Amino acid sequence: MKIATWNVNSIRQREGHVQRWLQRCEPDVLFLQEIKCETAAFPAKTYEALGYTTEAVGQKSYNGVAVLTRQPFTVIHRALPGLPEDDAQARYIEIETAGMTLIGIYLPNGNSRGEEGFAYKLAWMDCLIARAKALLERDIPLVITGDFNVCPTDDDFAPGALSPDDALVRLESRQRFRSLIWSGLTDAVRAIHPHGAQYTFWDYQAGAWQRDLGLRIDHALLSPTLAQRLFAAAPDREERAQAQPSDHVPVMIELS
DNA sequence: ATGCCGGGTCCTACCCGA
Repeated sequence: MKIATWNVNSIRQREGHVQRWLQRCEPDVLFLQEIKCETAAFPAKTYEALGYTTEAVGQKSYNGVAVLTRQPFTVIHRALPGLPEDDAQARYIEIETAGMTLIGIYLPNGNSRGEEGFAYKLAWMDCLIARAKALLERDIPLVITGDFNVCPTDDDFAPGALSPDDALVRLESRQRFRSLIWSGLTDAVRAIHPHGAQYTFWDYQAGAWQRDLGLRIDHALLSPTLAQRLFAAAPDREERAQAQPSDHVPVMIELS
């Protein structure tokens, strides 16, 4: 079973990239972030032609998430439970398939709009922690994957790539990421590759890719029984070298 | 040293990302 996540930075700009990656890597499930289009504009037919069923949670201009799967699935939530009813940001999708709950997230960056923007990030993370705990208590196999916008440790960004007060590395962001881990979830990439750089993002600016000034901010977290089935997990760096790439690369995990 | 790139949209100067 292959489950992947990819922040594509506009699906309209990356429709063909995703199509080719599906054909090359053949994931069973792919979560997308930053589709940057309304739900009706998601190019579902392109991926249906490859045998995938899709569900998009879109929004004009910003954010937007989607999921593509080869097996039938049930949509459980199109927004993170616990957020205010009037929160219209498209950042969460939760499905059930093959006896598992799978969640795709685009977690707020937290660097915009000053402390108010950072507070929104933290409130969003608090809701995610509560949702994870509720699902873990039910003992259902669970995957939470996507763009977390958190570098969990200092091994997760190139020296000099971020300032110490960046929202991706601030204590409050990391404390909440650790809460997810302490609630019983396993960081899949670090389970397979405990040390060293496993970057998933390189800025378009200042030659960040050529200089390997990357960040590890796209993650997959697994409940205990799924962690026991984990045998591979890694970012796919090849995609960053393609023409007109996203600034993020796919991260894929494989379960026996 | 955040706005160097690259998306988006009120179509074009400005907002946003990490």
